[in-house]
Amino acid sequence: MNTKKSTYHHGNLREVLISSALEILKEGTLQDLSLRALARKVGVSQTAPYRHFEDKEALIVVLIEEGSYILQEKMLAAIDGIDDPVERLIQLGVSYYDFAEAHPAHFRLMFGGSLECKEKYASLVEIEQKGYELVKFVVGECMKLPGAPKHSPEIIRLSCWSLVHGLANLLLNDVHNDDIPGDEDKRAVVSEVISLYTRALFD
Amino acid sequence: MNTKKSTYHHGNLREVLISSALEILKEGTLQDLSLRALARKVGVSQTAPYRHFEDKEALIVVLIEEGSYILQEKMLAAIDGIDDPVERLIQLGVSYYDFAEAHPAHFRLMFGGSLECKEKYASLVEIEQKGYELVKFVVGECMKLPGAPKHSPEIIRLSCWSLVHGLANLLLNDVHNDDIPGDEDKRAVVSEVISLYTRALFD
DNA sequence: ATATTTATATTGACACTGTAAACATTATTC
DNA sequence: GAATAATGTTTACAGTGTCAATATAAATAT
Repeated sequence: MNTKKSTYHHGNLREVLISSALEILKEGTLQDLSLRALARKVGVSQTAPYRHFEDKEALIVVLIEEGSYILQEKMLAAIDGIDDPVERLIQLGVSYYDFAEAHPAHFRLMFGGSLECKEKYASLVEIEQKGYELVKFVVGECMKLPGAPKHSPEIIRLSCWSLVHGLANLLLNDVHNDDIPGDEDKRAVVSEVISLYTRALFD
Repeated sequence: MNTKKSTYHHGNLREVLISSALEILKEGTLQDLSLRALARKVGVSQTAPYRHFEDKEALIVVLIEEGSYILQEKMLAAIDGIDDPVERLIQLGVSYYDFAEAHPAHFRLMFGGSLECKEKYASLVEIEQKGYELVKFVVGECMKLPGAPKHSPEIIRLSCWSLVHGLANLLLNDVHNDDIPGDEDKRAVVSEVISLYTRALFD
């Protein structure tokens, strides 16, 4: 009776579940992610995931936290060493798109309304607010410039965010028309659009 | 044996299914829409919907078509009678947001990646392309102005679309932070942001 | 008007899902 | 080493999408 494999305890299940879930989400929607299929894929019984996540939503919350963290890292890295405020804002925007392109599954979870009510999760509210502090700082520095627009910082921040957020959504969800560039041109287009708008604002 | 209610045939099932599905989607995500619950709500057996829709996705496709049509009507109505090209572009953008606010369930279906691959459905591709013709015309007229930016029309169109699309997404999905206005202020903020950016571009 | 065809609805079934409860095994701690 | 906690499995239930077979009513042909 001891012929059972020596790994009754998986040892690493939580992490493997997270990364496997992500693999599934990379190639499909939330609808395609089932805890049971996930368990099967990982080679574990169908209720084993419940020792690590209270329910399916809890797993998604963790993925969103992970994504928020990665986004912040990317934004921080992108503006590191840039002194010109406007150029810094542009690169901040481009890094937002870069994140969405490099981590589409995370991005969709974070902003695709996967959660019914994100506000229920204090951890998410907190981490997203923290990320937005960066936007506040970078835009704030631009607002000190002589050519800055005569609008409230709130409005300007929302404008900048909307632009890059809209770009990311249009280029990553399956919206296709003549104006949506092919994959290899997307980043250049994003860069051009963000530069165009940002400089139009601050010059 | 003839005590059965006289409406074995519902008579109007297709339309009722569509509108009831919409009601469900208004207050939840796609995950909350089940054909069986829908059938129950309408008072019909669980497989009756299959006489009208090949499968669940087919129902969603119809809702997307419906949404695309409403959006186009709204955009057309919004620019009717406006002669100034820039003002016309601004109102076109605002109407896009107005649509998203008035029909959030439609909007999420249309742009929330509910479909895995929209391209499979020729009707969707066609209707969306037709709507975009309007954008082409309105932006095109602006590009004839002396102050127009020295970028390709494709880039300018994508810029405008991204801005309003991003605004709609941020204000309608549950993203909340200090800069997201309350419901009663949203439309004014949208209008201000779109005016700001559009005028920055063309003056 | 009756018979036949077609459209529409139902019942029953299957494989899948989320998840709760009871139980088993291993790791950790005293 | 024994008690406890952590992690895993089995079993079970209600809900889901959707297929096949069947029933009913409406439309059409005769």
